[in-house]
Amino acid sequence: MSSSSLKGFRDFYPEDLALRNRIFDTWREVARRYGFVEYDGPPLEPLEMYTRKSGPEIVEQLYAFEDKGGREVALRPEMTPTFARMVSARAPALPKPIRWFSVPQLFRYEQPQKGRTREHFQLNLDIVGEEGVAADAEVIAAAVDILRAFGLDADDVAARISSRRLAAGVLRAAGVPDGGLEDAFQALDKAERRDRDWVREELRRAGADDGGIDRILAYTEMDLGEVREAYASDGDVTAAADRLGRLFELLDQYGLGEFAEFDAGLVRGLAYYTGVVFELWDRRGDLRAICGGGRYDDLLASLGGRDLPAAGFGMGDVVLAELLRERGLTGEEEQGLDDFVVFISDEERPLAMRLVRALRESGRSAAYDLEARSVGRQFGAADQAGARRTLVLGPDEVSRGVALVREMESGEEREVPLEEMMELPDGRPAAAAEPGS
RNA sequence: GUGAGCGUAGCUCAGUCAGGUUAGAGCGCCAGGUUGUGGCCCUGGAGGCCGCCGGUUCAAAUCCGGUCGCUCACCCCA
Repeated sequence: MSSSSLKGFRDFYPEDLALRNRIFDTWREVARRYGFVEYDGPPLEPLEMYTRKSGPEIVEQLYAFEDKGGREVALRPEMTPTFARMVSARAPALPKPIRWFSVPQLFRYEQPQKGRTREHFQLNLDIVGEEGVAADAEVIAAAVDILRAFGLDADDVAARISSRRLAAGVLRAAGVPDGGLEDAFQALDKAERRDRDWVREELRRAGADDGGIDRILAYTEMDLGEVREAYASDGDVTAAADRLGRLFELLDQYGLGEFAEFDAGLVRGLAYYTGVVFELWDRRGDLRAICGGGRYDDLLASLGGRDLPAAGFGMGDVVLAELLRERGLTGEEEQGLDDFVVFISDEERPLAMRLVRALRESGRSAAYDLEARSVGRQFGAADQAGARRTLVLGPDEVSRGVALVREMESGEEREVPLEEMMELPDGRPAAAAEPGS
């Protein structure tokens, strides 16, 4: 009670860190399986890197300050600008497409609540240099396969998919000028949380006429086939719908078709998306999106980097961990010991320590009771430590050159020659090795 | 920034409405019962500025005011 972590920042106790590590391991493993390589950058960047493109409202949520050299700096709130810089610097020399991922810790100064903290870890996975729809499918498939790797299936989660190009075509057809597109996207993004009148008013402000507003709202309820029908004569919409249709075909071929759903209302709040956008959602419960991403073909250039097409996503650890906990998929983390060495009297202590050392040298996790308490206490300590085996050394055993090995779960016991266990990987008996050699 | 709920042991919580001996329980921790065998059981122990400050009162965990913190929701969400 004397102190706690800063608001919105987390202490990771061993059981928490075990889950976090499992999440990281799974992220990295699936990314590796997809052929992505990991990179990282500085957690502290020039403030200007975020203000230039993001606007002043983001600055309010930044951890920003002046460093001792008078530089305006900020803890990174997102990885994309760093990624843009790094990938642009090497892009000319890298084989395309570039498949990179990272697991940065990101920081945002905002009110913590369920699923939101002031720091979190986020898997960022991107493909750069490939504008085809296959790259869109590849990143979505990777995101879905990550959730599958945690034991979630299509009954648990869904990938909601849409296209900004498709939505832009519908908005233009409704009278929204290019200058009003971004406002209209924002209105659609908030449509689920706001009432109809608010959305209508925002769309009107963005430039849509009355009939157009009705058509936009109708569009958000349509499936892809209905969109095609309603906009059959519109070349832009049809082209975007074709590409989306192709994306769903590809996801089907990945074997992930049952995860994929078209959601016309989805546009994502971020301004920089240019094509496909998607989010992964828990089908039950009221969690926030687990993951969000899409195609951002103009972003790298607009951040001052190379003009390269790109698609990717971010997946945070906070909502994901909540989901895994809810579903009981946090797993039994391997925290226990392999071996606990019990010695009956002080006579056996030196040998016990040599045995512990030999076990450790061989790669097993091993411990003994530092306090040399009663045998009963030592077994208790073995139990608490989660030991799978207990190796007992007493006068009897030592005189016969064996240890009594007890399997803790079954209680089964057998004698094992000490030489067998004290043989080092190189074949040299540990018993012959001098301490410290 | 706005609103609501909640702050008592390491954890989960009773006790607060109706102020009154030394503030409790379960779990966990330590020790003993048990110096050749863990889990179960029994016994004992450690561990509390009852969030903090002030007020009312003979007396405050309890009532009042303020304040800080946490949680959830709104706002926002790269």
